[in-house]
Amino acid sequence: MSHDGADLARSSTPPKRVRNAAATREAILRSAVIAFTRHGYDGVGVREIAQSAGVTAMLVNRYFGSKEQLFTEAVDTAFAPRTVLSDNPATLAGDVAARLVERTAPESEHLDPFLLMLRSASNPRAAEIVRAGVERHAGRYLSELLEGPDADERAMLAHSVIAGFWLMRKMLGSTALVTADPDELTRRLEALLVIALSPSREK
Amino acid sequence: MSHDGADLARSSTPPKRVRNAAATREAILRSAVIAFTRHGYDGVGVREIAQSAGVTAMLVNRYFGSKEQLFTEAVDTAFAPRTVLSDNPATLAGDVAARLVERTAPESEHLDPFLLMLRSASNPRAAEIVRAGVERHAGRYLSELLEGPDADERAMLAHSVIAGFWLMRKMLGSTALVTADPDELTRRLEALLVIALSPSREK
DNA sequence: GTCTATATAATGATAGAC
DNA sequence: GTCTATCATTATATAGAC
Repeated sequence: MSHDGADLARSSTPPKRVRNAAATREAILRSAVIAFTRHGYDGVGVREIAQSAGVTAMLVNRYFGSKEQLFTEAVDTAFAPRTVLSDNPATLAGDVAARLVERTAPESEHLDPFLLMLRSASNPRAAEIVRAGVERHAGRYLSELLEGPDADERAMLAHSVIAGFWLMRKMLGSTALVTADPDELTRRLEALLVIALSPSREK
Repeated sequence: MSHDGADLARSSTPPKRVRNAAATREAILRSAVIAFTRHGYDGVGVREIAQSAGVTAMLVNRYFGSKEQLFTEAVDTAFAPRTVLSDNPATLAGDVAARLVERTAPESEHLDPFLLMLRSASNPRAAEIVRAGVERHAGRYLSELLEGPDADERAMLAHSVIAGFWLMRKMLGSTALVTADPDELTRRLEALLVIALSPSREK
């Protein structure tokens, strides 16, 4: 499929793909993030990921060594950008609540890192990789944003609330949360996040 | 361990197990609850479950039809008893918070239905089965205990908080939550649950 | 009532051709 | 740089012996 003759203009390759290691690696990684987010670590095979990237399964191991190492890079890629976190501490809880309700809506098909986390956490190996990723990115960023004592603890408690909500509303599809009024739900979530993020009153 | 030959004492079968359909079924179901809680729906095979029950994999399908139907019964069995919920609405939040911190402690190996839920939710089929189980048991019980409007929504929001905490502290092993002071953690969780369970102020 | 043996399909990973 | 072909393992589920 391809001739790289210089002057054979007419029959020049309709090249379905450039043979480029870096680009191929990139394509596999992008497919991996999507697939792992949709189906979790155990729920997807390397064949499937490779096919979405337009290559064969072999190249996955060629470029990443193993499924586990591919997952490690995918987690890092997925958690690097901010998704639900805003940068203004004053409006943080409200912003997060609003985006969360929006993204967990039944009609939304948003691919969120929290889904990657929830769907992969049942595998202990994957869970450890995800823990490291969370603490390195979102957790660390949020901790730095918070003032007062126990910033890490409060950040992870907020993550607990967010993750639990993703699980019950989007993954499980809890009837009460799916049919609830979004504005009402947003207010409740905001109240929860305010509590989770606040420094403790007593000591 | 029983020989049922009346007078053939010597050559009677050294029966390693009583051939009893009901008892075998029960044993399989008990093993299934444990295995599914430890490893999730996709994380365990029928062979493994059968072996723990002292039988072969064949009998699982014989008595339950399929792995999926076995899971359905296991979910029902696991969610039937109350685990973290107390029966006094006034002390509910505090009671749940205390038990939760205790059971998610690093040294605890408690097999909680929430673990079964979290570890199986990545499989869509299993997630639907779990959703039905939760709404039928714990969710319904909690809803009836609550007074005021939106009882279902508040109940599921509380479940979100509990599930998220199980995930971040026990499954992921978040450093901040593992090393946090348990009393401090309990106070924060109690505050979160109070908010989750309270009827909304405005409307 | 329970077993052994097997059918069928999928997995992660690798060897070697081009 | 990428492919086809294959290995070894494991999964659920079933057929038929005892």
